[in-house]
Amino acid sequence: MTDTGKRRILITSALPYINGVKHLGNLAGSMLPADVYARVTRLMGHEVIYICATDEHGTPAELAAQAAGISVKEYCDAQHEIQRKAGEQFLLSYDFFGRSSGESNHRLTQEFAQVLEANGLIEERTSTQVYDVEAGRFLPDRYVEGTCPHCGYEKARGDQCDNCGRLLDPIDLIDPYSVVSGSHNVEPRETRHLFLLQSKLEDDIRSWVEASDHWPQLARSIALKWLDEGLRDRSITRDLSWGVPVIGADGNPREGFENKVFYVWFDAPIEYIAATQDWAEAKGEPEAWRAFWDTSAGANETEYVEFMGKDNVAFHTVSFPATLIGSKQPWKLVDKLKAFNWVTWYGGKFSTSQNRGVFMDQALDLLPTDYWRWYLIANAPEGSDAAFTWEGFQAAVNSDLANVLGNFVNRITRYTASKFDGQVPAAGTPGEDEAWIAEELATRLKALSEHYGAMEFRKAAAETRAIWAAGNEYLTRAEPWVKYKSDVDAAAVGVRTGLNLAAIFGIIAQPIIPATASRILDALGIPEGNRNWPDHEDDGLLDALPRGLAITPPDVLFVKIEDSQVAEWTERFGGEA
RNA sequence: GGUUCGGUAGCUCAGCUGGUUAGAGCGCACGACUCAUAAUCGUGAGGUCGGGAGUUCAAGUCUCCCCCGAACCA
Repeated sequence: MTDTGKRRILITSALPYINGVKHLGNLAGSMLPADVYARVTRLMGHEVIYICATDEHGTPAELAAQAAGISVKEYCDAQHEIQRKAGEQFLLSYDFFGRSSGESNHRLTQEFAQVLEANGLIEERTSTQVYDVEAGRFLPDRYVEGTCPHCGYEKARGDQCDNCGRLLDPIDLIDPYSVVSGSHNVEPRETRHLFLLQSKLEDDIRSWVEASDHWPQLARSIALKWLDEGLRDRSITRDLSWGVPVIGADGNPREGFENKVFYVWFDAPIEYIAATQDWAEAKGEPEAWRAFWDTSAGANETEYVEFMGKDNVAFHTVSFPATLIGSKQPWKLVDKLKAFNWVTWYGGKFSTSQNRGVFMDQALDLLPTDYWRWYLIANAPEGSDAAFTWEGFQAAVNSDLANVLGNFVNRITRYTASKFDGQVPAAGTPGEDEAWIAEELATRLKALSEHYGAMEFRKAAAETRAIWAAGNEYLTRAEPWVKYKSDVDAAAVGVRTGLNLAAIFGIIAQPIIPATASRILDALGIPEGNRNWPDHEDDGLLDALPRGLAITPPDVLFVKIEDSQVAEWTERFGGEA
């Protein structure tokens, strides 16, 4: 933190995998909260970049492309565009949305591998893997099926038997066949791979983990558990064609690795850096990324915050740091991380194949983005898995957004239009009621900022709502419509205060519901430059709007969700399973 | 199987290092008001804090056992 209190913050959210539009659970568990955090910290005046990208390598992408009858490149191009657009429509304020298949990530991944090898942390090892003669390719464990040697189950996967739950080695399967080609013409073959010697980094990683505060207990215990069990050396290459090629010191394909690429989990996190480089490049300041990643160039003053689902914690606390630490180069390591649980769907999981749950594109066909953003943040899966239910969604939208916020803005602006000529009234002197709301506001704004600072999103949403609700209570106390009959000036104070409250409500709504927030602030004629995060100690908050300023009542901000819609959507999206 | 996290009002959840009559939102009942999207404001009902044992002057809050749910195990 600098003297002015202005911080430099790097935010990343776990990279969504390339195969298709993400569902609301994915959104709620990393991209959306990261966006809210990025927005609020920007409003607070910090220097912030929010980086994300599609994770494009690996077998699933290859197979999906094959199924679609197009090249992997074409497949990824199309899917990336779809995801980019979905993010844009959800108003995810990425400073850059990159691609792990990009040139910068290839280069950087190869550089990391070479540096790690030079540091004695990579070695070649031979292992035996199942080869699909028909398809002419090696098969990842889970793409081999066969009869379980333990229980006789006939459709056991190569990594684990779904019937008896035992972990398997695909070589042990009886009568194995390829899931890719369906062929039984498979055989074990020897293949060489590069291994990252994480075991040698164990002490370094442990001391880094132990020194890291600002980690939630969950992240810490996962990382320590891995360390306690002993870090295993990990294969960082795969027998695939789609990915980052393995090269030798001369830049040519490494001998014996001509048909291999780096494992997706090795190159994907590196894309955080590569995407930041691409951001800098696009910005016309090619070195600007260093302030975020190079601790010898200012990144030691950067705060790095990662958002992810809980399944990704180990990779972000151990695997990726192993790459960075092992390089012995001055890379920035994560400072704070926020891990989320899952959003569940009527007791089960979201599932593409079973048509359970709502996906990002479908959601926006039903309702505007702010409705979803609000619900998903107010019910973020922070402490544990959170259930998505249509009824809960309807209640949150109708009550919090339509009734509490929307109606407040509506009632005060319309009253202003009908009784005060559509202008912020100038007359009258604040009294008891104004003192009450000022006090209320000071307390709650402080709490709100603290919740955001702690990345407590549910609490931030609840506090935001409480502030909106306090506005309604204020109007009940001040009752300008009653005072108007006997003392127009007294009514004017209430209306002026109410309009200023509406402005504050719009400002604090920006992180979560940016689209509606803009509509409110536009209606009140508040210029872009005056929409920054409010200071709870500022006693001028309730008289900030220029007196006489013309305002325009906005159209209804939120249309309520009808029971009939809930019934229809439940039917259509396979709810109450 | 191992590990971790949960099980608190009808529903969704807060409850920091143990300490006044266990809280919020939604829903429900009643009342008030009428500027407003039948919105808003107020009041109230409702919980032996999963079960059992223990530690303590005192336990949702600590310990042990059991039941249920979820996640992770590269």
